[in-house]
Amino acid sequence: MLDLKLIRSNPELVKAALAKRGASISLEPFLALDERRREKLAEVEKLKNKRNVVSEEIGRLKQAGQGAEAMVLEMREVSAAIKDLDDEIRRLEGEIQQTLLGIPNIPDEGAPVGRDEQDNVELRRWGEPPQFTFAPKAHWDIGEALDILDFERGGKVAGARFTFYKGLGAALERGLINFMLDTHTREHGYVEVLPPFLANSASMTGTGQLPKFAEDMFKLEGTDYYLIPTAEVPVTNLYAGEILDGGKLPIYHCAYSACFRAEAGAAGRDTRGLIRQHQFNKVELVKISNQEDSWEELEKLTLNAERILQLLGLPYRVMALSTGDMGFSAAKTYDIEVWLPSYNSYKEISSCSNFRDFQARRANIRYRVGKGKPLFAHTLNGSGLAVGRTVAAILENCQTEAGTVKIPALLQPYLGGVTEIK
RNA sequence: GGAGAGAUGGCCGAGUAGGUCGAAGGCGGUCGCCUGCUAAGCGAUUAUACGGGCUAAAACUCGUAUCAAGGGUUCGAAUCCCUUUCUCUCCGCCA
Repeated sequence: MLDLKLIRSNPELVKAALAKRGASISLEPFLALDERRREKLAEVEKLKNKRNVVSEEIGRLKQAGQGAEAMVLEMREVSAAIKDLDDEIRRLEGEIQQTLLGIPNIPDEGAPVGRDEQDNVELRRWGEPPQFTFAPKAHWDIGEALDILDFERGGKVAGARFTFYKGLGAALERGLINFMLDTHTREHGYVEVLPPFLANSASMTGTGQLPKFAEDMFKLEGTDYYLIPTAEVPVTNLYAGEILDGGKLPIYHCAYSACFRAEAGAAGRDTRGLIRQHQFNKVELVKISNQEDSWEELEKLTLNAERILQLLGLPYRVMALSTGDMGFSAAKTYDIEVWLPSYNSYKEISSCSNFRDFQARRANIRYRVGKGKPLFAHTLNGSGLAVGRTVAAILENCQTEAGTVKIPALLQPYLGGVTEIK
């Protein structure tokens, strides 16, 4: 959520910033609402003041045993007027709030300006895509041939975009989760949390999934529960409504969760394999930072996610997302893309963003330094990493001509010493 | 799922036959004083949001709101009524 005062005092700046996203938003109706609200507010506050003063006087008179009938009658009318004005103001505020919640974050100056993913900027590469002396197979073929992934039965039991992992496939997924969590907690200083996989609408609003992206999520019928699309939601909202001790920032959390996405607009895309599932596993990194350090924290967080790929020996590149390709809540985003032979290209495996105070304002996450006023925190998060896509990358990049898969050395202890899936 | 109890400021905790309560007291925090060391003592201060005034911006100042949330009764509600949420205890059920 943007600062109402910023929009009010500097609408042109806001408009220009949002235009970079390709979002042309007319702020005039909004500003008119805001103007009207303030008028009504001044009006009603004057009346309330009168009511407070006179009511006090009535109390005094009654205790002195004197009548105050005329005043009571007058105040009865004042109260009626107040009620009408309050209703009007409530209505206006609701409208303003809804509009505000629907406006995306202002892109940071450092984010490359562009229309879509074509304009993303490559920052760096690590590792070399493997050169195969044979025709490499896609991970879905490898997985079925080794009997470690079962897409067919996933479809039977649940539906399209659901998969059974089996045997060493399941163990590989589980081992990766532990490997990632261990690396982030032991080497990068994150505190692990295991969050609820359902969250309510207030939390979904806090991180920006609602109100605009309801159709991307699964909602439990007859309840206020949504299946979380990412652990970002419960973990960031961990501190919703709180005033944190500025001295305790930054807070680093990593969290494993299953993630659930309706993939409403993705029909026909990535239909095969593990790349785009309704349910997938992810280890998420979340940071609550002060306002000064969040940019540095974003760089560090991205490196923490990259580290996993380096330890696994998987080639990747890092992209700075263009303003037109960034998510709704982000001020700046780096995508990490892993090499995927079946796509013959790099494929997103992590997305690391600084939201600045956009989420904190919605979720009311603040901190205080000394005796100072509470300040909105800056929130960040990134995948560290998407586990299913990591499995896909390992199967494809580490495959052999014989159809087996070599397990990266550092992962072997997590698979009971297994060196190869065959 | 059934029965009961509860939700007050950073924390603990008063306050319910409605009126001067943004809210006693304590703890903690901050500033000052005192004491030739740590301690203790004394005094003061210590919420947030929104809107107005002033300002380069603050400070400051005025107003309004906030005692879980929302609604109602009333001239006036932390105090009365209704709804919802959450917490605790007992029973049932269950991993």
